[in-house]
Amino acid sequence: MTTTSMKDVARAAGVSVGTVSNVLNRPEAVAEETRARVLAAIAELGYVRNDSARQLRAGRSRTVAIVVLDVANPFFTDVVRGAEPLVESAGGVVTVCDSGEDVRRERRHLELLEEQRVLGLLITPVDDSSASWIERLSGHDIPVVLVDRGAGRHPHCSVAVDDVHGGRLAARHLVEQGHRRIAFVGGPASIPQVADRLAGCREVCEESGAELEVFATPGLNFQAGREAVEQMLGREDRPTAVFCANDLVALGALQGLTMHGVKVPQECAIVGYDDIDFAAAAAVPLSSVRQPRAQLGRTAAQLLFDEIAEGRDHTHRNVVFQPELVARASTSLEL
Amino acid sequence: MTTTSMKDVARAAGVSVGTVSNVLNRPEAVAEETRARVLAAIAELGYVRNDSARQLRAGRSRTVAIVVLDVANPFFTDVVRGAEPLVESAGGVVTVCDSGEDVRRERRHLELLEEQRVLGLLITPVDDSSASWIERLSGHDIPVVLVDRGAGRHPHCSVAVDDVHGGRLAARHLVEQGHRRIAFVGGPASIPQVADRLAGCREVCEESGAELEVFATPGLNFQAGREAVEQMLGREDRPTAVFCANDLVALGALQGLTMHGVKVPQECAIVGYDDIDFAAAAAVPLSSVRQPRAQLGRTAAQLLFDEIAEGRDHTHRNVVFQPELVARASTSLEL
DNA sequence: CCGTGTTTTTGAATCGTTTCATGAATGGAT
DNA sequence: ATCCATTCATGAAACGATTCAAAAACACGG
Repeated sequence: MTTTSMKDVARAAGVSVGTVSNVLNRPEAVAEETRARVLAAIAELGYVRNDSARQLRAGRSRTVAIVVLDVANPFFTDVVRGAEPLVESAGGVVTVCDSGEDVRRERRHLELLEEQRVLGLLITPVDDSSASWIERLSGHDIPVVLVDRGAGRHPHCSVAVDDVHGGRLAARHLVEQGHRRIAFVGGPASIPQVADRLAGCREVCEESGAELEVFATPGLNFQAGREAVEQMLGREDRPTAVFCANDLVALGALQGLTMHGVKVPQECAIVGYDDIDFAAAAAVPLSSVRQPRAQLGRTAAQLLFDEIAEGRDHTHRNVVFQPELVARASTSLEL
Repeated sequence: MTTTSMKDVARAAGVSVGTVSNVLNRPEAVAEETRARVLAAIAELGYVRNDSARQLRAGRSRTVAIVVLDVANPFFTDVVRGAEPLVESAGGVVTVCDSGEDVRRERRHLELLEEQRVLGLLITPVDDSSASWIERLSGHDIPVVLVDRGAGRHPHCSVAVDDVHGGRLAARHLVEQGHRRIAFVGGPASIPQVADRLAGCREVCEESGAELEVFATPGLNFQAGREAVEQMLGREDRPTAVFCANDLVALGALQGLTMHGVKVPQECAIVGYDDIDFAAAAAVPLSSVRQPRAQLGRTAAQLLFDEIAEGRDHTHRNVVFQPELVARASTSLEL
């Protein structure tokens, strides 16, 4: 069964292929009666447009790609959900690619996406080593918007949250609760978000004279959090509070601590980052630094379409949101 | 800057387009020296293959689509992760589509995927109303494998877990713990997985004379679980145990109960379904019915490629896995 | 230097759309 | 009847890669 093409439809309806194309793309330009005949033929033959041919002719696809660090992290799924409506209402399609915090995977995705001539790219880069690849895409007329990451000196639009400030908020909160020995859990340090959050935290600790100890993890997931806190168990001078680079790590830490009988927050407080839905829902509700996840996605998509619309004379915009601390039971008995 | 094509590369390297194509696709068939010259030209011009053109010629894309009910549900991300390695090692690419338990969204995805002439489709259908659409795809030579869902009388391969049995396991466990009033939380009932799990549960309850009350929810997420248990709070004859249609619902239920001071498992036990990583990690570790998530994905991909390889004379296979109960603290003080 | 066999390269045909300059048909208005 | 304006339909030329039969280049023994 060889797939049926426009030519077959045209023959069946007794018109030319041009007309079939018109029925599909500018129905108002085709006479009522002809249109009906063509539509009937389409239904009859079960004809389905061939998108490759369409794209080849158009020169671009209608796909907007989002490359994220971890699809299993609710933070990113929320960002994606924020971006989707706008893209779809513009007639586009969203495709999500998971780099898994791995530069090689990220690069493979970028290669493929370039071959596919995607309409645009929203990306949270793994680290700075991707910069040249990303620039290659935008050099080839594929607009790129950096997500959850300031553009810095890079020539792109970006939406980001002030992570240094977020780090400050978390640390300040802990200090205000009287903590003098604080642990930072997260990594790898090559991830800019991790570095920034730590920087903000360190700043506050130094100002206030609190002690800061860093537990580097190989990734930002549940497992990592649990393993990290196990390292600090049983120590005499164990930190009295933990600031985790994201909520998955924090939930892991929470789990690790409770499993070993350490009471949260009485014996050890925890602050997370992202304020994913699970955070409020943990059995010890988690204090966390909230980012406007959906809005991040929405704005990113908006910037992308602006750039597409403005074309040549577009000037890049860098939007920065401010994070906000949400205090819950994991840092204070009163909550 | 108009994109550079093979023709440009050919001109720059002083060869024909056929040769350029060969360098890319069968390098061994091109003389050493020529190949070097062509590769140099490619690098020089920053040439990137046009995938649309490739696909048009090939007649199919290299994309395997996975349509899931909810990308934010770790169950599905694990299934996807299970399928990815196999697909990628076969030179394919995975694209994930989220139907969000919504038939209309699902249908839109199917239309698009058919236009894209995807290599194959792995899908967890929202409900039975999609059957005819799915059959249309496979009628158009796009192999389809049903995931987490028996094929029944439908002409497809499938990988599934025996959900009725899973329901039985959960209910039996609760009954063995001495519970006589059990609540089932989940919905909508049109989702086959929900219906099956309930059926198994009901069966055991009837056998053992336990009372069963059903709390239907509009979806299978966190929110739904929390809201559902709130309905049953404050009742005199409140059920002493809850079986939730999946772990997200169960975590919501757990949250709802603890928030209202109901002790789990002392005052109310909970069993979930899927055994996602968060389940073990909840502050009251959740008993759950485990499904081999990654293996589900892996097997589905395997079946898909088998079908592609075998072509015409392929007979559909339906693989059914058995679920397994993992008992944790949410159903027993001893754990 | 020829014939034979092998390795390379060529270039035209093809995939299925969209686009657009032309042409045909229709309907008034004069 | 004639002319003009509209409204519709046509068909050939792209788009950029792959394929494959045929041509060209080369190697080598006699």
